Amino acid sequence: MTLTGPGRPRTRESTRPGATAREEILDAAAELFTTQGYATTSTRAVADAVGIRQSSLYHHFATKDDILEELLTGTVAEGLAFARAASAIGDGTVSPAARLHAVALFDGTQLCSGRWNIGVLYHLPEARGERFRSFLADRGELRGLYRRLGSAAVPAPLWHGDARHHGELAFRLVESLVSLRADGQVTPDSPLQVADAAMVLCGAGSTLGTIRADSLALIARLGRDVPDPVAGTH
Amino acid sequence: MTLTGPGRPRTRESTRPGATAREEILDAAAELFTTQGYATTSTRAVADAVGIRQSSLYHHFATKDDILEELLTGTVAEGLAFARAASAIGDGTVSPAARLHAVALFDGTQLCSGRWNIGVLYHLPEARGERFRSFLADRGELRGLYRRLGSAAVPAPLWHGDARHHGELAFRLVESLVSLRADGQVTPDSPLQVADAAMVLCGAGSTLGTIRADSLALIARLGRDVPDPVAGTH
DNA sequence: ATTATCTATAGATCTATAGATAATGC
DNA sequence: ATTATCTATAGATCTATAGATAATGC
Repeated sequence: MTLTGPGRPRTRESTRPGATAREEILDAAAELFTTQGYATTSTRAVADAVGIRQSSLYHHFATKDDILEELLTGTVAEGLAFARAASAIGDGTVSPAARLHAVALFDGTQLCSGRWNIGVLYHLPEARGERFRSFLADRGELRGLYRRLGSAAVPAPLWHGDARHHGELAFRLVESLVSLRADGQVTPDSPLQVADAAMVLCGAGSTLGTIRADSLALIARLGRDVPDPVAGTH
Repeated sequence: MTLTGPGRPRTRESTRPGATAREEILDAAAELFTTQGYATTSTRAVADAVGIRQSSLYHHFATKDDILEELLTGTVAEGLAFARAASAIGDGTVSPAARLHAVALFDGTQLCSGRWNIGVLYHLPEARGERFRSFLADRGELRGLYRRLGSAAVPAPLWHGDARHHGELAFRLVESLVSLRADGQVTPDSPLQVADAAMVLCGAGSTLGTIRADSLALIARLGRDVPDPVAGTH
């Protein structure tokens, strides 16, 4: 009984997640690009990982770059949408510190919870090219929102320099979850610890309990969810 | 007048730094690997950037991997040597906080001052391979020293979790100078700001003035030098 | 004899396209 | 007719090696 062949629909019984071939390709590409690098991963390797022929990829994506672009866009879209919502919500009772904590916690959770450590993709030199400008613009906007929230949250700079640097470093601290994960150093607590650390960096360490409670409330109010903070952390 | 050719010594008048061809190759490779990626940069591109033929590279390096290995080793060697020295110095008057600050400042200065943003190399998936285990071991040791100094410097954890996490995050914060630089966000102040931020992260924000002075003294005592902190930062 | 370069090329890729084929859906 | 697959391949690389050549140094 021939199961595959020209024109025959492929038996979709691979263990790889994804309802469609396109999604399976993205999952395989995410695995290979993050573990072996983009240029090092051939289209053949991606196809093999899905169980189709190399040329069949081109039915779903016009070029190899298009696969990377879709993965890159996916990494930042949800985090950016959340940061916009958390920044825009018009309620004087939500402190800038709680907003920043929520953004960091949500973002960090995204970076740690995916099947693959997709954040490594934006450390790839290839990702900095003009080809991916829309991804770069999104990431730049997200960074700007961290800086803005940081400025608002910091009572007075804790060291020499502009208060915006605090937001910048909070952004970088969250992104360092990517390297932490790459080095096998991430635990379920890590996103919360990093969000807390970001607040300490902004001089709000003494009111962490309140900020954390407000942050979790804001996340819920915006219809998002993060895993239950481990018992004992609040 | 033929200036180059088989056997003729190349006129060394390139603008690229390096007293020897080998050093010129390393400089060109550093530029190309950091800006375009490792796999994306062909040995021909490196050779062209130096002004020699592609095959002539193989007189100086046995394989392309050997070039990357030498660059990787170079990025961590000095920082590790300093961290060992700063950790080992037997003097009860040097606080763990000052040691950590000095390590962060020295390391951060190295990451920011090279001609190329060489730190991006250890975000490359290629660099995580078994092939580069000696580099990975050095970087792991450096990370361990940060953790150890962090534990000793932190009076009590500032958020839930092991005090070693503070050192870990200090390490990550320093490494984030690499991304900061890649995004064009580094100024001459950045290494000092990041070292200060690392101390805030360790709960030592209130004694920053003392720590900074002790840190600079320790750096001088170990025979190293960092650029003069900008006036007004202490 | 040794060193640093060159020319030429083997052999192994890699991306993307052309065109055939079979199942599905109108 | 459309969709998703296949086979086959063009054309462009890329790494590393073989072997020639000329300058230098003993």
